[in-house]
Amino acid sequence: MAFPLNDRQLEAVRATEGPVLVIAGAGSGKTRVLTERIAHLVVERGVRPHEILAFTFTNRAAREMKERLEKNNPGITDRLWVGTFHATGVRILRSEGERIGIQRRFSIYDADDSADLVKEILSKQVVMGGMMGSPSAMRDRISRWKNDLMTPEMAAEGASDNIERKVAAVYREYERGLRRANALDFDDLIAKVVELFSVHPEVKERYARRFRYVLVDEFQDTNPIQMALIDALASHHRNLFAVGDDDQSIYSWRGARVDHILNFEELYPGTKVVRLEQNYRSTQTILDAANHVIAHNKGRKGKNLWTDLGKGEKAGLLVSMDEETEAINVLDAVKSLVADGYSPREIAVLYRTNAQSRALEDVFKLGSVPYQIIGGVRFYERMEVRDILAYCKFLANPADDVSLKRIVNVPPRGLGKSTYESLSSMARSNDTTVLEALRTGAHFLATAQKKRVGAFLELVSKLREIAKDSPAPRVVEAIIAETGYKEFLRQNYPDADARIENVDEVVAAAEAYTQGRDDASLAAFLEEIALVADVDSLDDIKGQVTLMTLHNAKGLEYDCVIIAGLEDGLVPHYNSLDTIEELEEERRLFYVGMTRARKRLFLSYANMRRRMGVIEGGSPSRFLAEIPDECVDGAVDSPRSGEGAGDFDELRLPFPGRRGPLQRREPSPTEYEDYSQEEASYAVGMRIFHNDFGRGIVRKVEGSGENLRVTVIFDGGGERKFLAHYAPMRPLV
DNA sequence: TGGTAGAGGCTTTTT
DNA sequence: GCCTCTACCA
Repeated sequence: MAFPLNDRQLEAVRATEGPVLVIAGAGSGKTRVLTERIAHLVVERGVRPHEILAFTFTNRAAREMKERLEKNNPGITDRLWVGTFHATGVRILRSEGERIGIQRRFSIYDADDSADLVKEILSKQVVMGGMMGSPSAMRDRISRWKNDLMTPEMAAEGASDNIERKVAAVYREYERGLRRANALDFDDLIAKVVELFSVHPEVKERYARRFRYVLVDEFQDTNPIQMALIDALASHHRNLFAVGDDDQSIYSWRGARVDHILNFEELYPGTKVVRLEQNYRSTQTILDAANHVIAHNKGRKGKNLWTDLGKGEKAGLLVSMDEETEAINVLDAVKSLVADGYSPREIAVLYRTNAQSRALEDVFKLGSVPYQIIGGVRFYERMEVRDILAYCKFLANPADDVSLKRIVNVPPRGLGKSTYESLSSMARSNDTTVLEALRTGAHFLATAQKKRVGAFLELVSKLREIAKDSPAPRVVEAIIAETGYKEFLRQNYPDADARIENVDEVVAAAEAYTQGRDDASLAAFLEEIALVADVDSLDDIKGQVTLMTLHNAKGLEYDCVIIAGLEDGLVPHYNSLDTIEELEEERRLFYVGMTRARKRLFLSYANMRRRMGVIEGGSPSRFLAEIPDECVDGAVDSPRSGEGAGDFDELRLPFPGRRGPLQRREPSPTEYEDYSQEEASYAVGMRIFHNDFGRGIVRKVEGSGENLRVTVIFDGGGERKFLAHYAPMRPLV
């Protein structure tokens, strides 16, 4: 990729002074422009790296940008600030936060921690007066307020009804809870910097003077609070360089405003606008398909991508009966691509919702193609991992009541709900932390409880002693050992093996983090993992097919892309059918998915799909009809008309006859055999892996064919008998 | 207090 | 379909 920059790209790189807005179409080389510009600033203009600040959307993007810079200019990134808004916020708050009352060792609450805090608040409310939604829905509402720079007071004032007013009241309590626990949630990592800058203008001025050049990637997905931060940091020199694509704005649900792009020139008078429309990624056919789809959106600046990479092949169409068949067809398509010579690492399978990954994985794990799934139940969201990390957070910050609540009786040590409740309400009325209540208030309790509280406090002080001067991995090990956590897992979970592996993985993560760092402390490790996203750990070194959501695919590219589940209700999603704005965002999401592909694109839908346990009929995504016929190899079934009472039944029945002529075939007999052979061959003594129960050893084999019964003794304890044909089980090699 | 079983809610997307 | 919460019993 050592092509010279084109004229437009050069223009963007060299326009160093004043505000610049780059409208960068998909695949138009925007990352290259960003890195070349930074290099240009340092090498040609003599700017010192620490005077440059660049915001990226993911840590992965930050890492890649640094790597590309280092390649041509070793050492350049040492003092450069490149990171996500959140990481940059933390960096500033660690050194300046105390000015606005944030202690240095604050905890960072992730979405689950925040929801736990909301839950805790709700449980203390006497009467909540009915339907206000789940704790996490409320947390989302609060988050949107925060991202719109709304305080609890403003939220209460602007509330449109009683329910909103009550949620606003919860918001107020939530903020108090965070402060009491010396914790910040994700949004605070940015919001508190904005607050700091407004309370202490001199601090803002210091940073604004320091950063002579501010660069922002994925500008279309910034929200008001991020915009406030950008604006503050660029306020002195006004050398703001924003790169984005209004057609790829897919985060409005997180408060992002495309207006930031559309109104940029008003916000920053004198802006130079550069448009990058030459695409260096995809074939003309893929671009034509994508261009036609996105052209249906009204609210856009409008652009037309072109390429000189040639026409390429038509997009493949996979039509399947249901989601299981779809998964088989997707795996089939992957296999044929591999047979054509594409590396698995150059193939991605994209879908709208994480829930769709299950059906795909069920098939992929029996297939012979290596794969990785990004997202879904994330590693750091697993129960056992969260337990261990809650111990860590609590040790690093004893005021952290949410974490304390999580661990106080895990593993069970006789400090159940009623004991905890009485201690926490004591803490509440005395306005102290729960730990303080444990220390001072235990004399109210019965003797047995007093003893148990004492034992817990002893455990805590022992662990804190260790945490004081040991590196993070040693602390994690001590937590696991001293609490007897693995034993607890073994006794309570049939899949203890997998869970123990996860727990060990936390130690490994701490170990990996510690390598080559000065600060190996628990607090530093916690900060690191609080900010990692799933895409950040995306592994493209091993040759694996990647499965992930369309959102996660933003900013990535692959030779081959398969988009699964292209049905109305999924793309566009049911919940986004109400307004034009929502519908257009769904279209952009589809557009983002299509434009990830360099050479081959497959579009897939199923006629039926299980949703929350119920089988539902679906029709092909309305967006498919927006793709010109000559771009697709095959014909999309026309969406079902709603007329006629009989339609209803048809939706629910697998009518083999109504599959169109270009329907993807069922797997051929040989392929299927190949597929089932793996599950058919079990022998006594063989090691197996079961989805729910983990590893085990085969003790007995009876019957044959579909009636093949396999008895397994699991490593995690327990013996079970399965019908091999149906059980989610496979032999381990 | 803790274990179990059944009910109910949930899934859009994430730093 | 799966996970979490709640109610009830040991």
